Amino acid sequence: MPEGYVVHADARRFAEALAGRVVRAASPQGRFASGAAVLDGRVLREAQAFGKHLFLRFSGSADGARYLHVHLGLIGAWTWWDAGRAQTAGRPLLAAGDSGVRLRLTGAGGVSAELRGATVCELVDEHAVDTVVAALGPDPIRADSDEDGSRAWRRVRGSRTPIGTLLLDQSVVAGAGLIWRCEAPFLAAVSPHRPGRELGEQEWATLWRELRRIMRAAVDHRPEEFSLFRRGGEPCLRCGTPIEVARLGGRPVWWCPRDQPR
DNA sequence: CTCACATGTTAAG
DNA sequence: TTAACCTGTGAGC
Repeated sequence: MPEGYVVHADARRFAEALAGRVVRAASPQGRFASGAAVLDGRVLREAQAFGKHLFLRFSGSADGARYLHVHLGLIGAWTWWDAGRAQTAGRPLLAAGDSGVRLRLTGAGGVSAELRGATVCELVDEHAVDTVVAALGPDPIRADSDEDGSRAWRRVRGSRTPIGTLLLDQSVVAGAGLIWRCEAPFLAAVSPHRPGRELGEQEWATLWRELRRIMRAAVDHRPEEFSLFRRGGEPCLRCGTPIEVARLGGRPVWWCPRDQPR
C-alpha cells in the first residue's frame, strides 16, 4: 500500500504520539526479537521520513545503532492502536492480536504501533542513515527538498528513459510510486511515455509543482480516488476519452491519450 | 481451502 | 524481463 505520503503520515504520527516518551518494544512474531530487545525502554527522540524510508531515532550514544530503519515494501503497514481501538484510517480494521506483528512499539499513554510485512526493519547507526538518504533523489514532500525541481531536472533533462519510469526511480525523485507517476503527468498534460530529454523545462516545472502539491496534500488527507490510477477504460474526467493502460518499465501506467499526447 | 492480488525493491536470467 | 520476498484479504471452489 505505501507510497511516500503514507510513510510521512506515519512519521508525523510517531512524532506526535510517541516522541519524547519511553517506548516498550516487542516482536511477537519473532523476526525482530533482538532489535526489539535493544529498543525496549528507550526514548523515541525523533521520527523522519525520506521518500519511502522511515527513520526513528532513539536515545543512546551518538555512535551506536540508535536508528530504526523501516521500508514497508509493497505490502507492509503500520497499524495504530489507541486504548485497544485500531486507528489506521482507510484500511479495514484488523482484529487485535499478534499475527504477523514483527514489531510493536507502545508508548506510556497506551498508544501503540504495529509493523507487519515490511521489507526492511533494522537497527542502524547514523552513517547508515546518511548512506540511504544520499542515494535518494529529492523528496517532494520534504520542506528541505529541491524547491524548484532543478536537482531532479538534471536527471530528467538528458535521459532517454520515459518520464513515467523516471518518476519511479527513487534516485531521481524519492517517494513517488505508481499513483503519482500517473497522476502528476496527467495534471501537467505530459505523456508518461515521453523521454525525459523531450520535456520542456516549463513542462517539468509544472510537473514538479503538481507532484509537490498532490503528494503533500495526500499526507494530510489520504486520497480515496484518483483521476487515472486503476481507471483503465473509464472516461477521462476532463475530456471523456477512455483512459488507456499499458505496462511501462514492467509496471502498469494509466494515461489519457487526448490530454497527454505523445 | 486455494489462489490472485496489493500504492515496492532487488537479484537473477 | 521475470521471479522472489514480505503479509493480509477477498474471491472462488
